[in-house]
Amino acid sequence: MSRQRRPQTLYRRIHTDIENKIRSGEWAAGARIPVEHALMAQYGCARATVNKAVSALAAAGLIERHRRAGSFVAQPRIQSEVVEIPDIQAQTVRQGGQYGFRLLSRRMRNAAARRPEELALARGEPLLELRGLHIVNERPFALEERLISLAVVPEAGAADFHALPPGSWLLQHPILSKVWTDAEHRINAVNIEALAAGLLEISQGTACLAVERRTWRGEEQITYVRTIFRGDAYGLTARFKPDRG
Amino acid sequence: MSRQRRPQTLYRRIHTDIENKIRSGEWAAGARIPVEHALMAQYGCARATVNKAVSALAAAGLIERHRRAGSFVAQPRIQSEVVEIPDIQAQTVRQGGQYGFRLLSRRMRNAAARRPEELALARGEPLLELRGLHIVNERPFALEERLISLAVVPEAGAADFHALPPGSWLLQHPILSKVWTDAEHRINAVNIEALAAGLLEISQGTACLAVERRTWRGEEQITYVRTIFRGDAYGLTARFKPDRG
DNA sequence: AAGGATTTGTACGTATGTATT
DNA sequence: TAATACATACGTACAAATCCT
Repeated sequence: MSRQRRPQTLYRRIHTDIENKIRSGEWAAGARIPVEHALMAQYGCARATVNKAVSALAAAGLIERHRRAGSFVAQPRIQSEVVEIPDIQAQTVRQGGQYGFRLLSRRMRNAAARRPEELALARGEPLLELRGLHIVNERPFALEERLISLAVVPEAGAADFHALPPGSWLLQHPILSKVWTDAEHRINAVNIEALAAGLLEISQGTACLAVERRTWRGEEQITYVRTIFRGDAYGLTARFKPDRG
Repeated sequence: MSRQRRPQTLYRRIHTDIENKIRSGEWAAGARIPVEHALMAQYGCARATVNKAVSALAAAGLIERHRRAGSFVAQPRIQSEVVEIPDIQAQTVRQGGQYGFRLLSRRMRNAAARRPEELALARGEPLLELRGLHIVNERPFALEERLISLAVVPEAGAADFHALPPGSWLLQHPILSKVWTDAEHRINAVNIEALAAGLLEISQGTACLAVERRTWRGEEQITYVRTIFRGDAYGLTARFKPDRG
């Protein structure tokens, strides 16, 4: 054999060789990738090995494969990005900061018909409404409003949210951390109103990030959360590599 | 054989069976997944088939695999989300809207040492600075400031950005759409200042989403873009399913 | 500390099915 | 219809990592 050293596994080498050709632009979008038999010959390996490498690229969205037609470099799509929206408590503690949560209010009531986000959550059924303040290094950091459907998560009615913020409680709950099947985030900029400004100790009208999160289990909505981050102290960041599909 | 109809392929059936057990909570985080030989026996198939299904789950981050130790359900991580940050022009046209771009200014200059985002882009080397307005349905929609390193992308010096917004130009350029290897987004809320407010036709101080984007090719930074979206007209949305890893 | 057992990782070669041209 | 190229699956083999004795 001619190979003295194998820097990685064979299928991974094929994978990265092709990926590099695509990312460098040598193989442009729409270009045809050599057929599996050609790659077999080129690398002197079995077809299963080639197939594993190329199928992985297809699963990652870098190429498209069609029977009989062949494999082609996919069109790039810049739109899809990964944004980290961290758990505030975990993030703070990891960075050596002090974290606190102050429960501002907690009440049970029925969903109001005139507010669409509540109606979707529970058509007239009981809701748990929570409001609280995330505190980082003894300064207010974010304001959270949460609605939990008691029809779906009756256990929440008995939980003590003074010690643990509801987000962490939901995450740590052995069953509940897995009940959701779909989620949606909406990110907006808002001028903060007087009341919330007072709680966050910033001046009225300051631009803040509002992150809304909804979760579902199947067709049933479980929670609605709206978190308003102090605009001067928080931004979302994402680092990523080009994706295709 | 007992199977009359095969709803999908075998490895996909194994894949979804396991995924359902995890997502339903029947197999909690940390739980051990049956070893491959057990799954072989259970499904009456070869190890390669089991391996393909379980390896795909590992690649997707739902489970972790370790030689000799076994395969385990991964801890859920809520932090990682997918946010669509669409190309404004493509998005607008797809929805049947009218799109326009107005170039406000364009000049070449050297990077200023006192502005860190410029210095990282080109240490004293020439930059192309562009400012422009995205217009949707004849109303201003977003304000864009862009810096392009002419050392990395000399072709940009000759391009006509009156017809095509620079973002689309970069995307459509056959070579340039593939040169970047890394990118970063930063999303903040800002109170818009007077000058920009006038261009966007909103009142000064309105909360707007500011999306900063940096792209690199290896160690070299290629572009820095800051887009300020009219706060009342734009929000980011993401829909996703639980992820693990 | 050494060695055997277990479990996943990679790869081979073969076979057959399926979608598309 | 026939040929092509990918899709799935089988059974085998050996390697690598790790756990247990």
